[in-house]
Amino acid sequence: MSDLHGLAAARLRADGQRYTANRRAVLETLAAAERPPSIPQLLAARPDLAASSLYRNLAVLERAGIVHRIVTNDEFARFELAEDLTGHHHHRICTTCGAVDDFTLSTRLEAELERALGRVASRSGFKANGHRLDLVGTCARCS
Amino acid sequence: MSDLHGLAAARLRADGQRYTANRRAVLETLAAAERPPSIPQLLAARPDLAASSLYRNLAVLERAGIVHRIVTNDEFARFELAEDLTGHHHHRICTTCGAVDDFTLSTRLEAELERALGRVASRSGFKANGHRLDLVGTCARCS
DNA sequence: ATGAGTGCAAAGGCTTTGCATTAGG
DNA sequence: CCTAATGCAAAGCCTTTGCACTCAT
Repeated sequence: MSDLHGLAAARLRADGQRYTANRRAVLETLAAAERPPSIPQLLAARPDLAASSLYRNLAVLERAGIVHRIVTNDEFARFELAEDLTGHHHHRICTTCGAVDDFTLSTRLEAELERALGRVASRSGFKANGHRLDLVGTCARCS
Repeated sequence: MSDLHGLAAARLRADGQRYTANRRAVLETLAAAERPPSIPQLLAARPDLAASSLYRNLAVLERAGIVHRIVTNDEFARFELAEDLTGHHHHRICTTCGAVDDFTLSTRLEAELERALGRVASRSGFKANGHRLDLVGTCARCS
C-alpha cells in the first residue's frame, strides 16, 4: 500500500496529470475504507474538499485506471481502487441499504467463466475488457 | 408474447394497480425493442407520453415484477422485460456507446455459478436474490 | 361513482461548468 | 514560469412532486 502513491503518480503522469494533495486524499480515503464509499460519503470524510473537485478528480483517477466506479441499483455510484491494485473480486450488493462488499470465487471457476465469456465475446466481435459478476440480495443486517 | 398483456394485468392487479393504456404502451415498446431502451429512448418512441407518467409507470411495473431496470456505467438506466418473461440471460455492455445486448451461458456453467454463489451468500448471512453477470467492453461497431 | 392514473409545470438534487485564484513540476 | 488544479457560484439535467382533470373498473 505504501507504493500506492508511487503507482498513482506514475499512472497520472502517463496521462499528463499531476498527483495533487486532493487526489492523494481521495486515494487514501479509498484505501482506508472497509467498503466502497459513495460520493456523499467521500465528501463527508473530506469536508475540506470541494464537491466539484471531487467529481473532477474521480473522473481523472478513473481514466488513469487508478479507481473504479461501481454502479449498483443504489442511487449513487460507489468507488474503489482499481482491480489491479486490490485483486480481482466480485460484489455482494444489498438492495435494501445499498451496501457493497467483496467476495472472490475459486480460481478454477473464475478461469472457466473467463473462457466461456471469451467465447461469447469473440463470437460477436465484441472486445471484452473484463466482466462483472455481482450477487444481488439483502445483507444480514437488513433481513 | 400475446399473453404478455394478460400476465402484466394479473401481476398489476395483484399489486392493486390498473393496467392502463400507457402501461400497455411501455410494455409493447419494451417487447418490440432489440435492445433495452433508456428513458430518453422510451420518450422518443412515445412522444405522446408525459415524462412524469413514464417514470411513475416504470416504477410501478418494476415493483410488480414485470420490468427490470438495468444499471450500466452509462449515464441512464435501461429497461427490459423481467427475466421470467424472457428467460435468464446476461448482458454485453459497450462502454463506448452504452449499448446493451443479451447472451446466455450453458446451463451447466450457469448451474455451477449458482451453486458457488449460494455458498458465498450463506457463508455471510446474505440472502441472495439473484446474480448479475455482465461482459464489459467495446462492441463491434465501436472498435 | 370514486379513486387511481395522467399531464403539465414547478421544485429538487446530484453533477457539471465558468472563471478567477492557487499551486504543482 | 506556465499550465493544470482548485473552489465557489451558477447553470444543467434527469427525476420527482403537487395539483387539477380524466379514465378505468
